[in-house]
Amino acid sequence: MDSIDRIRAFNRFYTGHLGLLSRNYLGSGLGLTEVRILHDLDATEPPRARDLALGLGLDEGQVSRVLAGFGRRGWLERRPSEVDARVRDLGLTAAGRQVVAELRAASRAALAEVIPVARAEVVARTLAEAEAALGRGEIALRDLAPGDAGWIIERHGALYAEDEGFDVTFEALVAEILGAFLRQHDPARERGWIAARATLRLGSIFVVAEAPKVAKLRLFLVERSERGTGLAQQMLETALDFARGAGFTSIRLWTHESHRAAGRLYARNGFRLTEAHPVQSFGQDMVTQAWERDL
Amino acid sequence: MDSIDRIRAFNRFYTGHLGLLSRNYLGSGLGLTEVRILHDLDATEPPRARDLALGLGLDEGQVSRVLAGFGRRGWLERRPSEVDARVRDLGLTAAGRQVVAELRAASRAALAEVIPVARAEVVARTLAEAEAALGRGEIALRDLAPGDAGWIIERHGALYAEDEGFDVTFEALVAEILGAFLRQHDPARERGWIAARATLRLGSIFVVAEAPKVAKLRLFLVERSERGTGLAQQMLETALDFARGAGFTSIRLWTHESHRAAGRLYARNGFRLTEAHPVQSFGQDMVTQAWERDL
DNA sequence: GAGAATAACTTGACAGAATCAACTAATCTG
DNA sequence: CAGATTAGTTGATTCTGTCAAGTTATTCTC
Repeated sequence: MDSIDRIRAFNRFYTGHLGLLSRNYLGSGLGLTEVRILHDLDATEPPRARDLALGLGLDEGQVSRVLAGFGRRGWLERRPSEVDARVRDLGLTAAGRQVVAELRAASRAALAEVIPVARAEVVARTLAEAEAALGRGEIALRDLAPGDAGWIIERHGALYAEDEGFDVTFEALVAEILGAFLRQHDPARERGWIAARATLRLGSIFVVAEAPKVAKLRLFLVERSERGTGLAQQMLETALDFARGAGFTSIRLWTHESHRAAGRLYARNGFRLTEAHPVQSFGQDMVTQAWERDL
Repeated sequence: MDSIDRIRAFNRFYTGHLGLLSRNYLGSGLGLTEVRILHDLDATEPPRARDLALGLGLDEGQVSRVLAGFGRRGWLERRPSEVDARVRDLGLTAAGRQVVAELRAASRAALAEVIPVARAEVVARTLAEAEAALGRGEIALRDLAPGDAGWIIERHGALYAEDEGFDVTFEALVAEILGAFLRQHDPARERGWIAARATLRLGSIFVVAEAPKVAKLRLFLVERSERGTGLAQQMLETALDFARGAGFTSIRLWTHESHRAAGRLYARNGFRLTEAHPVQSFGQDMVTQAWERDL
C-alpha cells in the first residue's frame, strides 16, 4: 500500500467515521451545503455570493437559491452594494447568527460524542499536522521548544535509516549531541532553529562553537516534502547570518558524499570541500566530507 | 481554540480540499454513494445489502435501488441465498470488477493531482496517525525501532513541560539516558518497549540493570489518551516478566509525588514506597519518590 | 464614448439522491 | 402455530446539484 492508497483508505475511514455526508445535518433541518454556506457567512468580513460558490465549489445558481432561502427565513440581509451595483452585500441578522451559534454547538456536541474526550487531544494534534502536511499555513523558523529535540532525534533516526541504512547507534549519537546542547550552551554564540508549518516540524539547523573563531553547522535536516523548495537555503542563510553576528570568522560542517543535493547547496553558498575520506560508521561504508567557508 | 474546534476546522478544510462532495464522481457518471457501494462490494467476502446500508449509513431503499441499477448494467449478480431465502447473495461480475478498478485508478490519479508527490509521504504518515488516534487498529507492544528514541524524548519533553512545567533540561536528561542506552546495553538484561497502534506511538517502558540483581524501571510513559485503559498495567506486567526472566531479584523506580495515578498503579502491583524527599529540579519544586518490590 | 465583453447574480427545467412509509416474503421465538 | 422480526423492494415526495438562459451593471477596446 503506497502513500496514495493510504490517503484513500483514510478518506473512506474518515467519511464513514464522522458521517460527514449526513444529509439532514444534526437534526437542524438544513443540508450540509446550507450549513457550510452559513458558516462562511459568519465571518468578520462577509463574502460575496460569488466567493461562496468559488470557495465551497458550488454552483452559483444553487448559492443564489440558498441565500434567497436564508433571506426568506430572516437570517440574512441582502442589499445592493454601493460600490458596485451588481454585487449584493451580505450580512447575517441577529437571528442568523443565533442559528450559526446553535449549529456550532450541535456540531461540537456531535463530535464530542464520537470522539472520547481523552482522545480529542491526540486526534486534534495529528489532524493539525495532517493539515499542515497538506500545505496549509506558512513556514516559520523558530527557536527550540520542549519536544523539538526529540523530534530532531526521531527524524534523523528515521530518515537516515531509510535513506542510508544507518542503525540505531546514529540515533544514539544525535541524542547525545542534543542532550549535551540542551543541557549547556552559550546562547550568544550557539543556537538551534526549527522550521515548522504550524505544529508540523519540517527541518532543523544548529550553529555551535568549534573553536573561539570557528563555528560548526550541525543537525541540518529538511523533510523530503520540503526539499527543493528553497527552505534549506533560507535556513542556511539564517544560520550563517547568526554565526557572522556572533563573531565567528569561519564555519565548518561534516556531511556524507551521498548527500549530493546538500553538497550542491554548500558549494552554491561559498563552502569549499576541505576533506574527504572513507569511513565505516553506523553499520554502513561511506565517505565523509568536511566543508568550510569564511564568514 | 480547543481540540474539538481544531477537529472541526480540519473537517471543513478537508472536505473542501479534497472535494469529497463531488457529485459526478471523477467524471464516471456515478454518484459518490454509488462509488462507495461499489467499493464495498469489491471485497473478498461481499456484504449483504443490509450491511451496505448499515456500514455506509444509507437508507435501505436507496441501496436496493442502486444495487438494482448495478444489476441492470451487468455489474452485479444477485441470486437468492441458499441458506436464507430472504437474503440475496451479491457478487460483482467481471464487468463490475473492471468498473471498480477503473474508479480506483481514477481516484488515485485525482488524488495524485491534488497532492504533490513529494508531499504524499508526509500526508499519508500524518493521516495514518490521525486514523490511529481515532482508535483504529490494535495496540501492540514492540521493541525499539529507529525513530522511537526521538519520540520518547519528544513526548517526555512535551508532556512534562505541559503537566509539570519542566524546562528543556529534562528533555536533555532523557536524551542522554536514551543515547547511552542505544549506544550500549546488554540485550539479555536490558530492554525497551514501545506501545503503538499502527504507526502511532502511545507509550514507552524500559528495564535496565542498576546492580547485578537489581533492575530499574525507566522512561515509563503513557499518552493521556490511553490512560485508564489498562495499557499501563499491561506494559508494566511485560516489563516485570522480562526482569524476572532476566534473573533480577528486585526492581526499583523513581517517580514524582504529583503522579498520583502512577503511584496507585505501583502500589497495586506490589511496589513499596521506600524513599521520598523534596528536590528542586528542571525548574520546579517537587517531591521525588523511590519505589521497590521483589520479583 | 459607443459597442462588445465580462461579471454578479437570478431563474427555469430537469435528473438524481435521500427520506419516509408501505409492502412482500422468509424466518425466528416462545 | 401466531406474532414478531428480518431482508429486501417499491412508491411518493422533497430536496440537491447541474446546465443553460436571462437581467443588469461594469469594464474593456478601439
